[in-house]
Amino acid sequence: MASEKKYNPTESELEILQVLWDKGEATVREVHEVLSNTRDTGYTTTLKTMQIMTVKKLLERDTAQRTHIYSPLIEKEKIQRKLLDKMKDGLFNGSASRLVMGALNDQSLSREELKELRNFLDKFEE
Amino acid sequence: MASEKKYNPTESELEILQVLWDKGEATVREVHEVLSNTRDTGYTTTLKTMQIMTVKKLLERDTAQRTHIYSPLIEKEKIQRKLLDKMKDGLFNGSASRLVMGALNDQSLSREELKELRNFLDKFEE
DNA sequence: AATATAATACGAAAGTTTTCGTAATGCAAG
DNA sequence: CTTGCATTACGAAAACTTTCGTATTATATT
Repeated sequence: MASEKKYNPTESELEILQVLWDKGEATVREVHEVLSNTRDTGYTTTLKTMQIMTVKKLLERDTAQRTHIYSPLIEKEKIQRKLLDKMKDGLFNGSASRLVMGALNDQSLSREELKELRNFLDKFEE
Repeated sequence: MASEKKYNPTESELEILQVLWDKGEATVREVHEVLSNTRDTGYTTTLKTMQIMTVKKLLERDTAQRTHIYSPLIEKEKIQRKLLDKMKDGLFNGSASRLVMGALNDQSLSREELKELRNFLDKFEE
């Protein structure tokens, strides 16, 4: 039990990860381009954060070219799980079903989605 | 559109809120008692944080007695919604059904819970 | 009333995250 | 080759969060 990593990405790190999960890989400029739609920070800020993330092993980068290419080292699913777990324990009294129902309640699902979900649920009963 | 509040409780603030949501109201000592099961910080730390939260309008307090009594000013449901929303947008590509299915996947539900959930789902179809 | 006890108030230090200015470096035109 | 441009490197400031030492105040006990 040695290498269990404990890295909780911070808020801005998560934003960067989201772009990279989406694109698979990207340059700082590309990431920054996307981010600047919703936030208002300079290019070097994004750069610095991504460099720090590389040190933290959240990202890796290919420095073969002058313009470095970054990609995520941590899986989206892992973060999903971790955050869902935290929500379950902290906000839904540790009950998974309450978490799911909470999500159902808060988010409004289309008829389509409901059907999809129902099918999905069927797989759980065997 | 003036008074839309933007308060994201921090990590430790959330821990305190959880105790207060649970108890309804409590003194600093009571909150600190609970917190000290899982963390290892001094009484005055909890006190200070709760005082700050009061300024931020996350809590209110009754100072009638020497020992102040705190209660949450923000609803658990609101935070649930906000965090679920954030997860949906950031981690599930904005799809509510994927969020729900993700939760179903990650958390393991008992047969009981599944039945409960199915009933719950039925209410959404009319 | 004096003392001990328990609570709040205050302010600042320590820790973490976010931000960016400036310098250095490589590349591509001209 | 030299000038201009885009990129990375570096370091530190700014902003925010967490922590706690110490002072002050109120209450209860003797």
